[in-house]
Amino acid sequence: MLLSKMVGERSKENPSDITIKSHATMMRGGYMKQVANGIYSLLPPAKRIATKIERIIREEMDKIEGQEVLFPVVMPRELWEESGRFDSIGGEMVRFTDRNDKGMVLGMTHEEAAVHMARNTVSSYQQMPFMIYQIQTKFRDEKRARGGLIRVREFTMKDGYSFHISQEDLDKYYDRCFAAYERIFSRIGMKNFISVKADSGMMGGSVSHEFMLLTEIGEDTIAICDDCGYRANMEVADCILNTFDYGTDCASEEVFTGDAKEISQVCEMLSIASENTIKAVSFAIKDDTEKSCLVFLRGDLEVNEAKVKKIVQGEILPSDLSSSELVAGNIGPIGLSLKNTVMLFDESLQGAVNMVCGANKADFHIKGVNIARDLDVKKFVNVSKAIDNAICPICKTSHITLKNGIEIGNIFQLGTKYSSAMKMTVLDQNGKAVTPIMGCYGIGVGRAMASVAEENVDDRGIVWPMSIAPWQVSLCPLKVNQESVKLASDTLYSDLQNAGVEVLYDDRNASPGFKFADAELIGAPIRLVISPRSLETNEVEVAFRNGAEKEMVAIENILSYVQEKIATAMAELNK
RNA sequence: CGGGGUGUAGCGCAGUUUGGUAGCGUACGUGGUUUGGGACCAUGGGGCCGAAGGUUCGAAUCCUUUCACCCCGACCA
Repeated sequence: MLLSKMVGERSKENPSDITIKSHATMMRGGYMKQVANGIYSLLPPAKRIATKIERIIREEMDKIEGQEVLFPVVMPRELWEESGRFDSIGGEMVRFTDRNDKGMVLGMTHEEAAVHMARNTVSSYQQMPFMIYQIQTKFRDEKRARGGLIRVREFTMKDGYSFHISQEDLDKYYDRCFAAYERIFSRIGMKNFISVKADSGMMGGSVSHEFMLLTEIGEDTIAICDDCGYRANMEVADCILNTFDYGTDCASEEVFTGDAKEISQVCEMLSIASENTIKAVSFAIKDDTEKSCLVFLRGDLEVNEAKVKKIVQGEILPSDLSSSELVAGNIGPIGLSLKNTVMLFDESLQGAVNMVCGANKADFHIKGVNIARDLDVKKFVNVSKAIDNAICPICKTSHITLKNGIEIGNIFQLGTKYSSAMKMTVLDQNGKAVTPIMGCYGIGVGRAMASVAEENVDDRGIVWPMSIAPWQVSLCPLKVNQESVKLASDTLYSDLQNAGVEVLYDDRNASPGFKFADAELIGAPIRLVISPRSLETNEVEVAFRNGAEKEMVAIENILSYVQEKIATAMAELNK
């Protein structure tokens, strides 16, 4: 492509209102243009990168017998009513009516469409297992889009759905898909990614893994044990608390605490550690005005809402205590009996003594609480968030650390949630109708691109890996108004193109610094410079975007030299 | 949805306090001189100052309403 004709403007200055470096750099480099909050147009460089990522995904999906299909963006609401998700999904799903007043939705994921496609078209176990996938636009009306392509509302996603007769078969395929995902991320040049155990959230099912790029700007938190390899998303992460000396067990008594409501205030007033307190957190249960939920846990910990959701089997919301008999800031478990309230005691409280909790009346707390002595807890549950530097729940010897990550892909075992809700059956060996077990597998294409950018951004632009670079080569002739330079570079441009090398040809009559700056912003791995100086010795200067040492190569050898460099780089990524 | 911020040329910004015909840098067009790290001179085009109402002889500037975007939080595969 001729750079002089390329649509898009590169700028010297970063956009003022963008905080993520890779995002700002891509905006500055004319990779994309924002159309609305969380909605972007991709310009040629970004579109080329996306296409290459998609190609790699296709190759890996096809290798595990995936069959590419295409589901619609717009679906009738009935399909989503069948699965029950029309009601259970919130405002992220766009709903509208067509001109005949028929309810429609914009696809934000395609389990329903996948089952719709598969049921009645597959009827025998002999056709199973199979996996269908698509690469297509999704729309999710996020409450808060941010971070460029990291979290957007409209995005391209590869989503795949597999169907199996038995759990064993799904397990086997799930592992193959897991391996395919690792290859995809390696091949697009992502370095610092890991897989973690995850919560399956609205997708349903039990087993689920997320692939995470470890980075400071990540919105997710992951617990990692470097020793035994334990890795889990915060939503499901467990830990064993470090031992804590609660002090001497003593009789309980009420103490005046006045306006001290928050744990920190109570601790300060009574000169105790937050570990010596019992925190109470109240939740309302969505769509159930009768019931609510009250969680007690050690004061230094926080409630893990995902874990609570699983126990109460429903969505939870922060509750409004104003109309409740509970005294906000002074809630405690002692002597508390509430109708229609699920009381949960976190494992962190088990065996604790010398604790302080609310007295259920204004201005007072109770100190000297001994959990075993003063409370009759039937069962302790795990509803707290893992904390940094606690003991690993698996190896029980090392400590976990909490790190930030961007979720770049995830895979789920869905079980029969969708196939049974939507009444899909196939005949097994015995001629008996059985409900297939499903798996689903997603990768966000734009997010993968943004993640690689984040990992490879420097002050000059983005150092794209060879496999997804928008162009493999930047051709920068200097002093193009000199006939010899023009001739040599035009010839090299067509030679490279004829050999199938992707070249961005900077045919503009601009100063060297200007050209180099643009080339580095766009980030082709190889930069070729032809100038009167290099032509004196019939050579081309080769510079590498990754900082490797420059080389001078004779013009007659440059084509094979470039091809070999590309092949070597690709082989390295495909390893 | 709550809190904070910003809307003036493609991009980055000044001008708003104190109302008086719309500015700077950069990018873009033309001519010329340049050319190994974002060159220089000359000249030119481009903006209903986010939108709508209002006050005023006169509004980018004051008042009201509204919209959009950004950041933090809540939420989320």
